[in-house]
Amino acid sequence: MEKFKELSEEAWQLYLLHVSIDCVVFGFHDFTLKVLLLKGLHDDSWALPGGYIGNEEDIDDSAIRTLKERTGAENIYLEQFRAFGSPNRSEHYFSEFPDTLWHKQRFVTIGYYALVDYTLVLPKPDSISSSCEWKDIENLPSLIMDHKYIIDQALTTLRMQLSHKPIGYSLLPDKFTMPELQKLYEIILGKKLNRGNFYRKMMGYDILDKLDESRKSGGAHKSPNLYRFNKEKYENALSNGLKESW
Amino acid sequence: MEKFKELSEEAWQLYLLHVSIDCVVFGFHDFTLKVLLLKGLHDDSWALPGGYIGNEEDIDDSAIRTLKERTGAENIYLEQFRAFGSPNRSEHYFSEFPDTLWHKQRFVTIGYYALVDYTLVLPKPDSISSSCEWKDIENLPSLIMDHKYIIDQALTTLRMQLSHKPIGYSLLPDKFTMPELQKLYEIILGKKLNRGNFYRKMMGYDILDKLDESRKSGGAHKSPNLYRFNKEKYENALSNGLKESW
DNA sequence: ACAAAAGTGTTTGGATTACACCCATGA
DNA sequence: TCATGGGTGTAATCCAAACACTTTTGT
Repeated sequence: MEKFKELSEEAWQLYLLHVSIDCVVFGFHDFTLKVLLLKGLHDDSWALPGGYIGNEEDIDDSAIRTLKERTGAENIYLEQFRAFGSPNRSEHYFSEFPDTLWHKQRFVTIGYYALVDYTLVLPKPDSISSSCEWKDIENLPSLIMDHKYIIDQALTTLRMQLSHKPIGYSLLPDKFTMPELQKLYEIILGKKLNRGNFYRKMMGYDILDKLDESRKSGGAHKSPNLYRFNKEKYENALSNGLKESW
Repeated sequence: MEKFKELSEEAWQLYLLHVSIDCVVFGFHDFTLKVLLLKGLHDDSWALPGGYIGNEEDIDDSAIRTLKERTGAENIYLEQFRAFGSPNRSEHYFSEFPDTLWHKQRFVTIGYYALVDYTLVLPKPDSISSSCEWKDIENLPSLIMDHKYIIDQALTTLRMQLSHKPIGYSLLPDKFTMPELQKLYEIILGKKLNRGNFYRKMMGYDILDKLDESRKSGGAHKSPNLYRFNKEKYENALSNGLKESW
């Protein structure tokens, strides 16, 4: 409570009133899609990492800034996807706070989704949160305000843009295996894909470099080959879209 | 100038500071795609119809409100597509006005695009504009601030969503001809389409009702048949997407 | 030997592309 | 009769889906 009031003072000076940003940070690990969430200091609800916009700051830069603070990572793939502006988005949420509290004002929030390499991120809570963790998209905890809705919208956008944006490139580590790539596509699209066809299709796009290494996994199996996106080819291919007709 | 100051007074009371909306209103007429623009009282630059958000108003409702004021039409197809938040979007534009002027504050604007039946719209200027007119998308006049950029972004979004949103349905009058429909698609996609294939594809979707009328055009040609979208079928078809693979 | 990974083959069906042809019709 | 619109035919091609078979390889 005191923490909020303390931050409120300077927020009124530093930031644009009525505009906030929220980031849906996607990561891929252990064959599941994850979202970075913050847990409040006082309650058990979770929230999206977000922030406010400096008086002279570009909104994209504001998103980049929070991303960097929360993940430690730079050059994160970031895409604005939607503004959320219901007048009662935060209703009840700050009811026990004074009306002069910054956070209690009405905010139109601009939603960004970010795609990060899970292995390069070190989650860090912000000053009003007790922890910052990856949460499985299939098993989200209870979220504040309309944050669940914002995540759903981000996921829908992600699905629609899978063939038009460098999504695989941004979510996977530098080196990855074909089964990992396929699982990522299956999770985003929400359905199983045929292995052989997926392999052929991906190779047909000519956007992957096959490496001379393989990953020693623990199991009693053949160790899978490692691949890497060929950045130039990938981006060139995406500029035309990986498919589509008309 | 006085007009601005007069409006400014009440704006500070009625609206959310720092958030505005701008609408890119598309219409289709004479085989060309058009955008509804407003001309300022004092200069020769044109602007998108837009407005501010009431203290207790939903952002979508704010867009609906301006649309209705500018076009007289209701139930307009509306889609939010992007927020624009560069800190210097309006730089220089209000430089000769006092700093307390509402319009001179920094605004993050939320872009909407609207699709209207050209024949049902009666353009009406707002209180700070001298006129409100349809302008050909291929031949836009000089625009204020970043409004040209906003239109370009709206058009890009429109193109991407052609197969997923009821775009033809919203842009054409109730009754239309096959060549009109094809031209609309060609303009949005920016390329020629094969006539026979287009005809078959459209009819194959089973979303058009063929009418027993034809349009008497002036020329020495066969008068084209009229068609109408079958609303139920169209929306049902779009919910699955008119194509796509994966 | 077993299980996962890699790579390829094949068949089927559908959709797209690109033409081309014929008919209708209004001035 | 000419230009446009309406409607269909067709062959080439490409792609996706589904399935199956083989080989490789780490334990």
